[in-house]
Amino acid sequence: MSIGLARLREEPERIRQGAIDKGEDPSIVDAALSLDARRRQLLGESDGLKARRNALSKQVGEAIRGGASPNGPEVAALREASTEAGKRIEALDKELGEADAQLQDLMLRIPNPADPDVPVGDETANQVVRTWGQQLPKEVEGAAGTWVRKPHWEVAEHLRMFDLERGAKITGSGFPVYTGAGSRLQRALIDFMLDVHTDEHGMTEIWPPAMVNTASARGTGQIPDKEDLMYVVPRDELYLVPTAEVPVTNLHRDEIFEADQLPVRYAAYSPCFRREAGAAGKDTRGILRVHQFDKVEMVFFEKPEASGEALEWLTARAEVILQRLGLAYRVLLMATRDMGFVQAKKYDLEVWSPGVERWLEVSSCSNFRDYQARRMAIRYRPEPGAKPELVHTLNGSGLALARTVAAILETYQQPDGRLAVPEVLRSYMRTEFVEP
RNA sequence: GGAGAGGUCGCCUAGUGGCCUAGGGCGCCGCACUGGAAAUGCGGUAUACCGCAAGGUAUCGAGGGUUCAAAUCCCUCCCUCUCCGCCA
Repeated sequence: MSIGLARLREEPERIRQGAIDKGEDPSIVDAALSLDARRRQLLGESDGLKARRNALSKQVGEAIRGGASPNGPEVAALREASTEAGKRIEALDKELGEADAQLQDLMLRIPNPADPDVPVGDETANQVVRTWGQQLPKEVEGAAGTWVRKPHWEVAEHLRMFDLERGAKITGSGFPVYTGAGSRLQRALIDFMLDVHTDEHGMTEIWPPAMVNTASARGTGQIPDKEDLMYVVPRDELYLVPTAEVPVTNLHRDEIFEADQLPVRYAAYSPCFRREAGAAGKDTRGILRVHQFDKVEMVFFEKPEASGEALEWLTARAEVILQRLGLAYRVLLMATRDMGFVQAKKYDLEVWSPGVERWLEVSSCSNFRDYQARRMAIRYRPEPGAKPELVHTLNGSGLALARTVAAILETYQQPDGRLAVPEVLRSYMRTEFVEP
């Protein structure tokens, strides 16, 4: 249940087109519609029989209380009728259960249709919405000749800020060990980001568990489809979180907000664990693609009419962090086939990293509208006493650390080998330069 | 991990097979009384699904079983509390 049966019935054309735009199979929509009709028919029959059985059982009780012999013919006839209804109910319910399961499976495979203002197409249709800052060159001509910026792993090695070899020894490749100033930089960034989001942006800070149970993993949609991306602890049936989105969004699973509680806006730090199955060989150098990294995530619960604007605000909050860090970046509006299955609209923030001369994705800000909320039954009452409606959920990184660190190292390295500390981090780092 | 006690409507609680269509209290909402309020009285106060509607079905931590009939009996699991053990 993600798109919702009501919406499926009301606007099948839009759902079908949404699937096509995202490169998914639209025939699932028709299969779901016919299965839904069948399900409703079965449900009607079953419910009618259950009403009859309930009435008959009640009559048994009344007859016995009225003086009929519990083993007499009158009671026996009622019993028999009830048993018979029970048998048909059992058969119908079995069929109904199968139809339900199939329908649910189909519903999970219908993507969330993108918002109307999202460009249709693959990644080549992504739009650069805006850019900020100066895109520094790798090579700089100076009085002392040409200075070439180093990639972040060389900067880090020189300044002993992280140790990938030992990380590989103690855990495996893709598990960086941050050392000395590198470790302090992690703390500084986490602290800085949380401080801005809480003190200035009014978000509530959350420090969530780093593992979640099966129900939570299912809630945000990590299972069944993305199970291979997560580390699993089978003995205890737990999953290491791939993002704080999972525990934080699940905070309000099966809950109903009062209208005046919304919006609820959280900022959460968590370590993030990703198997990145099948990605071996790509970005093997440095910390651009790792199995464990740190991230401050923003998670919003909004009234439906406010979610569009909330996405713009959310994205701007992530931009604030990049601007204060003095890192050049661009904002991309993701096209339908590059935005993911569950998002209605998504912006990616990419930071410029002059050492590797690449734009690095450090944030992904999405509006899920009611798609996620439906799966997790997160609702609110528009008016006191009114019928609950689904909230809209949004989330975005603010920011992911590893790549931000890479960009800082490559942007702030000095020709003399030192690293200038971005001004906003100096009080946290308690120094202006990191020296060898 | 071991032993014991528990999990019922927003909160507290009654309920050991059919009079449970889950009762009562608190809280909340509405109405009456009032100059206004308090107190009091009356009524209303879960969610999902099906149905044009009338209405029906399901849910008493979760799942399964027994029965014509389960909050109630049986089994498995989860969670909370107390004590013990272990432990940053």
